[in-house]
Amino acid sequence: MTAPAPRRSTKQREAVREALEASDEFVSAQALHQAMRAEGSTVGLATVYRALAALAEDGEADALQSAGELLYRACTKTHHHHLICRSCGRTVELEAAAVERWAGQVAAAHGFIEPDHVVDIFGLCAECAAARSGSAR
Amino acid sequence: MTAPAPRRSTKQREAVREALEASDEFVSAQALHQAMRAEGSTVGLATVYRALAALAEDGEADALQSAGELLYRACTKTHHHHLICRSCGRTVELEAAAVERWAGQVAAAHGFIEPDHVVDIFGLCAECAAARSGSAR
DNA sequence: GCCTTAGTGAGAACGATTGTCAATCTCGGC
DNA sequence: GCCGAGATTGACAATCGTTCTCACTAAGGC
Repeated sequence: MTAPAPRRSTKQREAVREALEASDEFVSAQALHQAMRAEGSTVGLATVYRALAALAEDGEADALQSAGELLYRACTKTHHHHLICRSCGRTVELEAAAVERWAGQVAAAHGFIEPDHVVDIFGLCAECAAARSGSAR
Repeated sequence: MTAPAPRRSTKQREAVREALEASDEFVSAQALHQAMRAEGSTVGLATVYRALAALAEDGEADALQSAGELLYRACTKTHHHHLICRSCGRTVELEAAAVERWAGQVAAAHGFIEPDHVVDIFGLCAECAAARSGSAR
């Protein structure tokens, strides 16, 4: 496990990382690919998928599934959760030691080991809420 | 909103509900369809998808995405979370008022409204843990 | 500079899900 | 109980995101 996974640094992978970091929201592989193409890059879609998977594996990006799509975002490497606007995608990183503890305790109480957890909060950010009540209903 | 959604009760929908309740783990639509076929039912795959979507919408089933698949499970209608064995799929329903509160507070603190959240814990249940350390490497 | 081999790009392949449409069945009225 | 309108069904095609394949390119060690 944790194989030595030789990983060469290539222009494409760098480009993907940059493109990802340029966005502060979760983006799909497809969207990222389109954006990169639009900027003149010639990367292939498959490469974007591979690069994103590699980044996620290395802990340099967080992945989440939404509406059947895989979304990625460049995140801090420390463990955290997300508060995501379901309208504009704006994302806030959250620390939640209390929730970590709770998850560990609950898992242990039921005899589960190696607990892992998914904790994400979706909502409507202040701006989107205002925009909606403006053009209401 | 919450349209009166006329919903007729049909044999197929009942059958899907029963098949779903017969399993206490999360199952994919495909697996459920296969199981029903194996039991002699003639339901179509599309019908299973539609029935599951309807059940989920009515709050009679919980849906979660895992490994790119949509999984369903018959659950209590009250809001709850899950503790899921990543090996055998055994599922425990959890109540977590504290987490609900936390989610609401965090969302509000960042100006988000209509908070919704995804909180699931994955782990290895006692039996699977034992089985693994038994056949351990 | 040369060689080995991981990485790349284009497109095909794949698998889960959704749409289409004629046939069927439910439900409310008679 | 019978009828008709319209929701639901089942088989299949279509769609869409993701992964695979394979010939080619280029990174990194010598």
